[in-house]
Amino acid sequence: MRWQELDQVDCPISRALSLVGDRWTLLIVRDCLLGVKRFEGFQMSLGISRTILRDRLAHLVAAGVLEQRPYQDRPVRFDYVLTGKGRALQGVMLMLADWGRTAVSGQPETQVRTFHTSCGHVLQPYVACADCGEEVLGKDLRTIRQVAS
Amino acid sequence: MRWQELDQVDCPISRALSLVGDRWTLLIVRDCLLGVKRFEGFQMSLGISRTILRDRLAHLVAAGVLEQRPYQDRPVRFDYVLTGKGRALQGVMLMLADWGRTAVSGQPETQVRTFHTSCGHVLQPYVACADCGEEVLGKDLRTIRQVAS
DNA sequence: TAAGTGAGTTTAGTTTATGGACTGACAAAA
DNA sequence: TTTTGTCAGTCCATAAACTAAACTCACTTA
Repeated sequence: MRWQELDQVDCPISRALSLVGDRWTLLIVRDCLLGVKRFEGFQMSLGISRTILRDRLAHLVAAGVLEQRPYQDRPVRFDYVLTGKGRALQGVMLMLADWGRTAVSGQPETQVRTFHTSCGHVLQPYVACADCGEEVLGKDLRTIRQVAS
Repeated sequence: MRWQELDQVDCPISRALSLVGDRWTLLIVRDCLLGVKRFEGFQMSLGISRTILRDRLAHLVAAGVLEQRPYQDRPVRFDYVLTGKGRALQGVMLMLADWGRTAVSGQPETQVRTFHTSCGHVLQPYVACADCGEEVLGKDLRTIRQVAS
């Protein structure tokens, strides 16, 4: 299967990854969440090649994850900012960062910390269920594919 | 920057993505969470080319996300199963699936559903703070890089 | 003996990514 | 007014990654 066909697959993870599952896209989203807005900002932060950056930004805009906001004319220059759809990736990023902090070994401990300002602690995120409010554990999940009737 | 250098960057998201941020790896993890264990199983489920599958499985084993469990000798054949570190990706996958379900448009609604069996509802996951138990909202986060003293 | 299975490996061709130089429209400094 | 700088690209040649299909090897089952 080609990567581009992934959005056709009936699985929410496949569809998500068809938009943000390639090598640099989630790092661009991370930078956006931290306030980076401009082409040169992403390029310096990531060290990515300019061709790829152009391509990824265009894809994210086309997918509705980022939007372009002109900040000058002559020549037209854009800020790239997250849409609601883009900001909705925050939860994914928090869980991913948590995994990277605890599970990836062999490197000195990261100095990056995220604080939950409303309670004052360093954030330790977990996934909870909107219906019962309990932490979601693997043993309590059952995933099914409903067959069309 | 080369992709391989990403694990050197002092950022938990970079480190996480240096292990699971390429085009097929998270789909392999998804299949593992759903019970797929063998080479042919992944290959058929994903339609991935066999060369890449070999490479990705070897990387995941080397990174300690999967482990090999022999299920026969002559010839030796392995099941690939998630380690604790691999199972710890469940939260990332749940948030990613939720985003894929709600944010990726242009396709018919997915028929895949995950139930939270302990409360009986279709799972709607959110990220909560382990200290205060409240839902984590973007406006309540502050991320800093501590400077070495 | 013949066919099948599971997990790869090999090969050849295609696609993507990389780093560096280059462009174009301006702004600010000398 | 010439020079330097900035920002957001584009172009190009090389390098790396990916794909599909065929092939191998050690068995097992009919």
